[in-house]
Amino acid sequence: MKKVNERLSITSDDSPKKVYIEIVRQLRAMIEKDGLKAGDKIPSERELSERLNAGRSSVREALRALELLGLIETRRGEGTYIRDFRGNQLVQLLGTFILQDKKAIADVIETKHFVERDCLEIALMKNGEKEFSSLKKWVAEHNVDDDRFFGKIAMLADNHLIYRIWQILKDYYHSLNTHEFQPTKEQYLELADALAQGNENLVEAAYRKLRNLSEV
Amino acid sequence: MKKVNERLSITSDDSPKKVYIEIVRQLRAMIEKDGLKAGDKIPSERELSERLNAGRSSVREALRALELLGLIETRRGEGTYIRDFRGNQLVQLLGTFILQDKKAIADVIETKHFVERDCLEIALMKNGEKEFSSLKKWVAEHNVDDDRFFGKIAMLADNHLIYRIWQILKDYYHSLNTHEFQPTKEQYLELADALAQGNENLVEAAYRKLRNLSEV
DNA sequence: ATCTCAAGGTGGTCAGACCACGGTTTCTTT
DNA sequence: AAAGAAACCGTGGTCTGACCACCTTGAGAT
Repeated sequence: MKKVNERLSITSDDSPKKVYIEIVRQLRAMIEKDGLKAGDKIPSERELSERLNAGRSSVREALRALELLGLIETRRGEGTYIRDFRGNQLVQLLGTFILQDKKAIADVIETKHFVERDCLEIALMKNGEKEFSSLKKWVAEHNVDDDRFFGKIAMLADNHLIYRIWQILKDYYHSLNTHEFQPTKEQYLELADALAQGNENLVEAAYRKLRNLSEV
Repeated sequence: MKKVNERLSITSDDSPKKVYIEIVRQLRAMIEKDGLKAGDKIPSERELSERLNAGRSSVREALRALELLGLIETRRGEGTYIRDFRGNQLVQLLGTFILQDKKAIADVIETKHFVERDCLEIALMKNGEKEFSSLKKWVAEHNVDDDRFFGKIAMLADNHLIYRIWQILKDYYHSLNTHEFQPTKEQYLELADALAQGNENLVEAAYRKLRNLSEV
């Protein structure tokens, strides 16, 4: 005789969330609380079902979703484990799945451009001639590509969040096959130089040039 | 008497994929083949279960996963629909999982500001006096708050991806208890007016004022 | 000490049963 | 005839119980 009330589905403060969504939250809380790390095992489906007072199917819906996202890994006969999620395959899945129409592609490109410009601006704001001189030197001495260069810029911007966003956008972008020409080393240098000079307009211009943008 | 063989689970040419994964693929193929677009309805769970020769629970596992990814949307009593948010929710989830270090607050605020500014700029770029006059009118006639106003701006920017990103940042922001003063209606009006005038510098200034930003 | 194999735990899947909700149809009531 | 109310049906939401396949473990046989 279980209490039929006070199940997860009823917890609604206001929003009648689906059980599996609530389970995802609980799972997240549980992971945080217990300090579970990549590779650690999480409770079995049946145990979760009991502890969270939900049906096993609902637990599975949550777990399967997290699995498709690449956040956990399940091995039959063994159990479910937290995964070292970084980057990974969901991007690819999304790419093949949804990024098919041109509007979406355009959105990705546009957003990426703006975020990159933001990173440049933030980096400019938070750094001085010294750091950018190092950057120039680094560009001159290494093989730079887009990823590496803007990776460094994002670092200089010292904003973890926007860095993550940029990475995701970058991954999206790479999953499109619309790779255009790579900027030349000279263009990177010019951009780094503009940063070193601390001139925002120069930076903007150099970035546009590097991205072959014409519009304002 | 159904044939127990040749179910989806047995189709393994080489890899013993899970049924729900196979269903995701089938679904993707189905969408592509039938040329389904955002907003279109996909077959019911029961029908899919039959057509794909799989249990309804497996179908649901696949659908729930896609839902968490933001690729589809389900409405009880109605059906399941293809969604046009690309990018999206995955970012949210990743963020929720990754952004657990508390000191990221400043990053959230900073990033939100920049993204909002981007939205303003994109909106400015893609719209004319007409649209912004409507916006002004709307602001004047309704109770505006931050969410609603920038929601509209993001819409005008016509970029679902950056809109999603903004929503996420907004949610983060709200989850911090650092709620500062709300802008006044006049400030929103001023911003809308600057947009209507098509003057980027004015827009920037109005936004800074609204956000009480001093720098730069 | 080593090997064998049965037992138990775990994920994988399915079928069936309800419920809640939205839309449609049909039947009242006015 | 028009407007409102009730029944009906399809849909997602959830739970339960039943198997299956696989892995780990440990008791017993060697």
